[in-house]
Amino acid sequence: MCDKCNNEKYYITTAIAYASSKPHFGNVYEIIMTDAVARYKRQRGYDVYFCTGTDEHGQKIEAKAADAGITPKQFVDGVAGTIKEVWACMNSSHDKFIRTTDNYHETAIQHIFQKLYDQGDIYKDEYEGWYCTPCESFFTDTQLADGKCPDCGREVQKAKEEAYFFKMSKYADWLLEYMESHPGFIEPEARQKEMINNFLKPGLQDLCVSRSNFKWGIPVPFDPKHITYVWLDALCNYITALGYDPANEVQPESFRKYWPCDVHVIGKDIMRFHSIYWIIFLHALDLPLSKKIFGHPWFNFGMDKMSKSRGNVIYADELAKRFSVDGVRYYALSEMPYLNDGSITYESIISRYNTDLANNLGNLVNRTVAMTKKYFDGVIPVPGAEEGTDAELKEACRSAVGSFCKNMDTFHIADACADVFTMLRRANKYIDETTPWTLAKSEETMPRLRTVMYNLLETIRIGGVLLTSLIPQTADSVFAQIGTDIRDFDTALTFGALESGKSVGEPTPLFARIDEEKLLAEIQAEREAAEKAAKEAEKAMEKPEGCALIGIEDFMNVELRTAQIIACEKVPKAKKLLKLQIDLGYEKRQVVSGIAKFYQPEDLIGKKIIVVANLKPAVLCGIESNGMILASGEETIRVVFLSEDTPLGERVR
RNA sequence: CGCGGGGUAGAGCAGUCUGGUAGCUCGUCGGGCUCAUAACCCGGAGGUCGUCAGGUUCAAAUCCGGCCCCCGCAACCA
Repeated sequence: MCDKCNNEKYYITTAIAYASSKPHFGNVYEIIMTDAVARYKRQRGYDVYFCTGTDEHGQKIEAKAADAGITPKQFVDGVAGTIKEVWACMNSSHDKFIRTTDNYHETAIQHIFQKLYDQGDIYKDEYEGWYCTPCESFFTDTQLADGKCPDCGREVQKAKEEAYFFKMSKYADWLLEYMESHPGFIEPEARQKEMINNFLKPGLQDLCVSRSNFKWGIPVPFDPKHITYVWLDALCNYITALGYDPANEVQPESFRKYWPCDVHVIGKDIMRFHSIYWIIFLHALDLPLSKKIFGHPWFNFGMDKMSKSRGNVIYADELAKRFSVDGVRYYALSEMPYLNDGSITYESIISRYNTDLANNLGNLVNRTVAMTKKYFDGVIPVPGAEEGTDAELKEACRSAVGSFCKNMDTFHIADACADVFTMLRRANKYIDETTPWTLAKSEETMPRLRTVMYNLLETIRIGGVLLTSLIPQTADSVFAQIGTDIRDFDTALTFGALESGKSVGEPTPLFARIDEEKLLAEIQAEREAAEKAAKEAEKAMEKPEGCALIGIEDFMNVELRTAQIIACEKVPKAKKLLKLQIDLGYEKRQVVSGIAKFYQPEDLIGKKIIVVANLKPAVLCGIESNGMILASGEETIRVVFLSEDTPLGERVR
């Protein structure tokens, strides 16, 4: 039942965070969850190695650094520092923080690239590849459909830029076979099905593993105008962090000890890269495969995705100022569902905090310690015979510990949290059942009081053991208050490890209750102030990054013409696409446009618009499109409409 | 018919594999207690378990089938 061991190793990792900006609460969930599992495994006796870090290369970082007028290295030094601070603020107990700009990592990546190249898994695409520009994909001769892109059916060109590719196709069958014969390799299970059905069964394309259009990356050793593209660079952190380098004659102790990885904790969005590319890289390097990949869901803010452009970003360290570090940790751990995305609201944070932490846990500890002080002068009493509901309380502890272990072992962290609090709730009930204040009134019932108080303190102690991995600082305070340092996990498995005769500490509230109305009003006020500031900032908004200047002749190469929508319908299988019939006056055409989310087909009929009339035809979801409708916006798209009296077919310039 | 998950009290979820009194947390209403952080404990109200008065069965939230809706992944913004 319980996954107990004797000093077995346990290697656990988070994905490395992209060092382009400060991570928001959604990103921080991963480090909290992984930390909880790592701490739990340590408690169970595992020799844990917990690795996290930052992914610091790439075009985006290069561009951001340029904007800021500093070198990319200076830029990532700053962001990596911020990320380390946030991790520290969340009380992460990682053993290793790797940065992809670390020397040993860069060296090892070059050796890995070389090795894979030497053994023929990486090849340079010079003449055989067909590139579909819109799909940004390369295809071999055999992959083409009638000489055209198998995805979109358009013309393909021979690759203009040379690049290095990894032969994923060579390993696709092997991986499919592996996944199908290893249920539980990816958890939750549904994600494994997604990978098999969406990627492996349709067949893998070779992966481009180099770039030459920007500079900020690890140079390809034998061809320095190319740099290693993100996935080969970033994913390999899991082995380079342990000192792996193919150039080593013997891999270092740490690698031999901890590899293969026991679990990669990652966001569901990068599951594909880990479960497919990473596993194939390992196989190609002839290394043992990681044992498990866990893809956690994301936190949304209310119903919306958290994003800067929506202005609803929440940062973990800011939450911690309001709710304490353990308040934030507990909220993240207890509120995130196993499979589907979770939802953050201030109401639910306050509710979790008050109900579970302040009332159920904090008040239980407080009243129990206070009574021990009052009735026994703070000395933990010696228990007597079992009576009344004692057995029920003990059973509640026993079953909570069992269930907790099962849930932690399977990454059902929220359920594990619930197990602890179910147990604590039983203890609160036990107080009502036994009414210690009544027992204290008569000398005759004092022996019974001793048993009751002992049982309560012991239940709290067991709770403290379980909470150690979830909210470590709070667990420390609990132990200090009940006056014991007996906190080995094994002592939670049986009831009665608490030593009588020792003195409890001072009863100090663990969590001060939060006045919900007051805090919500405060947050509301702050948000309004922030919005006001944002509006003012918007006025002074910097000019967006534009394209290079062009001459009038370049512009005139784009043939814009007025047209009228004469028919419009949804494209059945597509969420975003509308199929439009448009009249240019001199001819009628069919155009497909990705505006289905913003316009009803019937509302568009009769409207006059501008189309790019000389765009090459394309096929979208199997439907031909001959042109493009002008529209503005990214998240919300607005079509550019013309006044009703505009003649059809006129050139626009 | 692309693949997968789901629709159970006002909210969030368990129960479905292995048919047989519909359960938990929060909220709400009422009561109790006084050790404690207006906390804790007990009780009530509130659900035809998406739908087809579908099928199987003595019995369906649970098994089978049709349909509707939501979510994830893929495809897709020309």
